[in-house]
Amino acid sequence: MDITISKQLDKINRQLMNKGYKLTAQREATVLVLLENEQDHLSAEDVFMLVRQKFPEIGLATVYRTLELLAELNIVEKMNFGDGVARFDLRSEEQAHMHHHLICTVCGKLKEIKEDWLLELEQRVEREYGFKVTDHRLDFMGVYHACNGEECKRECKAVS
Amino acid sequence: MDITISKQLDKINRQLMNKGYKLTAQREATVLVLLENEQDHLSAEDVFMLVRQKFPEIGLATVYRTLELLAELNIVEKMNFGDGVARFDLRSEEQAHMHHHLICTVCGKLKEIKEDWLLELEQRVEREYGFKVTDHRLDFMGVYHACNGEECKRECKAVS
DNA sequence: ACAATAGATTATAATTATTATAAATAAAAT
DNA sequence: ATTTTATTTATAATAATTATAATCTATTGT
Repeated sequence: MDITISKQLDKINRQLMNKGYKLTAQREATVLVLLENEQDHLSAEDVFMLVRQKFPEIGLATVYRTLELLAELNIVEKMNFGDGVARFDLRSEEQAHMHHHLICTVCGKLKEIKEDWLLELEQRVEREYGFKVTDHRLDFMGVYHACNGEECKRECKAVS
Repeated sequence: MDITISKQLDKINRQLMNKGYKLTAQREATVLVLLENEQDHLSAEDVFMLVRQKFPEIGLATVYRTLELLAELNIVEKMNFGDGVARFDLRSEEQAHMHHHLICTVCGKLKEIKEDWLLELEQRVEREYGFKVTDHRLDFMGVYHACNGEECKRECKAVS
């Protein structure tokens, strides 16, 4: 197994232990799928299908419960792009909530911007509204200049 | 009926007509509910309940279809705060997509910021990523300094 | 080692939000 | 007045998610 993946797995294991949960075989398989697909934003169903390849007897509800658990512990981020399914993505090292999305309304492509552009605005929110920001979400809908709508897999149903 | 509401209704009527749709009694009742609750972010079910008070024989599917239609015509904005239900909000005059949300994770309160803070960032996205932004979404999760978790209606299930 | 307990999982059923279908209505066009 | 078209209603279907009960696993105390 990839050394960096095994390291990350270890860390997640410790995070679970700390909160009194164990890394069961099913949970490990699920986390592995997430680690191996860090770039994607998988739905619960997606995760289930992938996990089954390495753990065929796993149940769908277990995957749901595991994802929910990981979301609670802030290990994964649960997102919703308006197409009716929740999507899950590992919150990578330290940069807890520092990424934004570009969603192409023509081809449906989804890109992550792995920076935090909102620090200033968060200070402004705190100053002007007395609201302490702990997390945020920033998505841009639009079109790539170079979008060739050809490679459009699925109709992009996402709404703001 | 409130004069400004009737004006807005008129405008929406024209928008529908322009696209070849008619403002049926059911649609009018639905739009009225949205106008009268501009500050809220109602779910389809919420809208249905309110519409029934003035139009008891309306069907749920009609409300769904009407909301979908209004969303397509960009008259309402369809949103998703991660609690499993879509929410709808009138896009007020001209300021098409110029509002952001503060979501209190303690009391669940949801406030709108009716300004557009993202023009600069949108230019940056276009410059750096070749992506022409047509719409966006910006939500902040956090806590009000003055939050008295008491008036918390429903557990805030919203996730980023 | 062995029984008791608690935690986790499976299989399945239930729930919830939403969408599709077919029949009925209403409005508009000929 | 009759045909066409759009819309709505009532109902069924679907899809995502959550709850339930039974089973299994691991751990703890004896």
